[in-house]
Amino acid sequence: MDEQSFPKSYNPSEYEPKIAHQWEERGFFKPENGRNTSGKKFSIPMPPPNVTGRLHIGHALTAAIEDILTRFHRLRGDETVWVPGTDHAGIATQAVVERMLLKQGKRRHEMGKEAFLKEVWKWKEEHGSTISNQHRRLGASCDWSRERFTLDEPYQKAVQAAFLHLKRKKRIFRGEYMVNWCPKDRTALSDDEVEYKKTTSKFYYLKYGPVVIATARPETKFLDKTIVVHPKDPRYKKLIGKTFKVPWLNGTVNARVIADTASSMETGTGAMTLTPAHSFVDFELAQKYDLPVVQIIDERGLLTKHAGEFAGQKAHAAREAIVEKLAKLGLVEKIDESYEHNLSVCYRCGTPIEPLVSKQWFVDLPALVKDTDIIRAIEKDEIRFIPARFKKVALHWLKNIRPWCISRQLWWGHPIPGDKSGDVLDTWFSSSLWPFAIVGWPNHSSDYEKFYPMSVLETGYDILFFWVLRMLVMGKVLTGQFPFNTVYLHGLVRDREGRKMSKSLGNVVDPLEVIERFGTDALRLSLVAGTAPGADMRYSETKLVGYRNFANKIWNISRFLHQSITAHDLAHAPHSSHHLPKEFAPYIKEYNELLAKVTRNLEEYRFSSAAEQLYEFIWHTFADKVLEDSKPYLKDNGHSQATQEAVSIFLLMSWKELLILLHPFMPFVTEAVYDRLRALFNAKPDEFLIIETWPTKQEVHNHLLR
RNA sequence: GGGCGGUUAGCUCAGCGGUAGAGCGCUUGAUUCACAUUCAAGAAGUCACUGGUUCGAAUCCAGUACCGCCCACCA
Repeated sequence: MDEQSFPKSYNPSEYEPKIAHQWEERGFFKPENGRNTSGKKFSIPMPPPNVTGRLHIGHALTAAIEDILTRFHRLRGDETVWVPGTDHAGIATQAVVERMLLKQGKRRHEMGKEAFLKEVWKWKEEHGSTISNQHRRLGASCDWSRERFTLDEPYQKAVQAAFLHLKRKKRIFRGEYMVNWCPKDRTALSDDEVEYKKTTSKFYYLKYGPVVIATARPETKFLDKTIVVHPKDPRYKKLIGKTFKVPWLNGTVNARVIADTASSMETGTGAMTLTPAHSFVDFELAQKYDLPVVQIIDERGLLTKHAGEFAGQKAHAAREAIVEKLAKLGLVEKIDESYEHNLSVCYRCGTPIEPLVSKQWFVDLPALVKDTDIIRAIEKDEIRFIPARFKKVALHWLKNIRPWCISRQLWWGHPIPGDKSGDVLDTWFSSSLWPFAIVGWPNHSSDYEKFYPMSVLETGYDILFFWVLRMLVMGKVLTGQFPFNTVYLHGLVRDREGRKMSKSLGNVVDPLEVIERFGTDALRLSLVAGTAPGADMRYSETKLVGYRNFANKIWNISRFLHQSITAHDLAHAPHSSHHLPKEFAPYIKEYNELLAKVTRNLEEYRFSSAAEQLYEFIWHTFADKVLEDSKPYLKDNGHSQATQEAVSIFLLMSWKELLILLHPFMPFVTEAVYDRLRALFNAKPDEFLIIETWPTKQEVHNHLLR
């Protein structure tokens, strides 16, 4: 046998890069070059990864699903485009570059903004192509000629236009409010960028004049002078409205007792003092009662002059010293050592959040939610979520939304139009414009006219709030249309023990290493098969081995056909069809059922079912039964040439169709064997599987059935 | 505190109203003839628990128990 031209086993890395290159070079990913026979369009935006990052296994899952959709629609003759790109990722990128520079002994603030940004751009130019090339390796058939970056020039214009439009409509405003502040990144954050970490800490019960108050943060309490109790609390009723001289941290303060239902009778001692500048609830009450808001902790997390002898110290670090002073003053009643609460931390760096009052820009999301009527649209399923349970999650977020703080005290990002502070916009503000900005908005370009709104938005459920819902709102308000009406949310890929992958745990899997060992197709199938939409999955090498073997099976089925069948012309099929032995008839029926099932499952986003059905049929029906049954006819043992020919043609036609069906899932091995069987398939040099035609009902086999 | 998901064969998971499924593992056997990254045959589960609806329930409803996630909350 010709071992050299058709080796016994499939070695993915020998073919994959070459095939990926050919596809792209020939322009198969561009909608302009498609068959475009169906009269339909299919467009999908790629969730832009951080420009300076590396792909992780989650990106591989995203790419796999989106590529399956893209290839499926392309094969069906839809005018198909998958638009790729990268995100400048403000905080993350700035932090990476800052760390890199620090190793060289350079500090951002010493360098100055201009020099620093130059370094970031340099870094971006050096690393920006990594992501794209990794996507190519994953077989992503996105249109690279349309690749976008959230800080490229047209995108900047889109961001400016969006900002100005919303500002004109009074849906963006500026004001001094309590915001979440990360003292390490030294920037404001939105509510969604705060995470909660279950923590056990000390809970201090402090004597404050006529009451005892409980707090976890005594270091914020220097200027407290308002006691709040519940109006119906019998313990404190008689105190309401009275004033007291209270011995406190920096001498005696005049404290007043007010009543408000915001104070709960059950929590702590039922009495609390207000710290207007460093607590969301207290700030609101301070506004309600027109109380002064004085900053105790500054933007660097240091105590201000109001802390007296503690001024200049790190607030958190000074806590024990402050408590010691309180104790000396005889003001500490008791300390509960096992107080469990949720500490709010920065989602990027894990630093405890410091709530403080700051002048920032906000998007009036509550108003936009009303303007766009998005709640009704989701309730009526005009926007559909897969899986459906995310509908409820989305509605809950939209119904409880607060204004979105969009200004960031960073250097790397979109400048805020007309703002002289030098602040930039939240990365998520720019990415909320993604599905229309990447097709040319605010211009009504041909891509915008043709591909907007997009067909579907696919991403991980972890950025439903950050990205998906904000895109929906922004799209509707800026373009008049929701940017997509189907949202497919996939789950997280965890490690083999079910833990979340993270750098600190050291359990991050590099998809490129997996590809080296098992091949891209095996990786893709292992992420898609045996999973449920929106459900987390575990990284499994067992699965990878299994699907690597499957790719080898595909290879060897092709190898068998290559060896067993000589030149037959598919065009002659109809003439020999009635010679096909009857025993193959059930397989044709089964195949037709498979075709219907796979097509429907892909239409309905059931990738796992489609993949498993193909796996099952190709391996255990086509290879194990059909090929085995065909062997006697292919050998020279008394069957007529017409019969042999009919069997051969049946096998070839079946195989070609199965390759097309499998192609969205395993693009490389299918294209590789298609190439190997070019002569048998009577395919011209410029014909590739990627642009073949998705089989329709029984087209190939009906004339073989009599 | 509110919401959601999971609990199915030794392991990892599909299925979600009609006689329990897959992959891996395990047992037995085969093999110069496409593939040992193979083939054939097989063992293996009161589908977490309790009640209910139904002719019929892993599948629907109510509840319980564990595991996990999201949201709210640093009084």
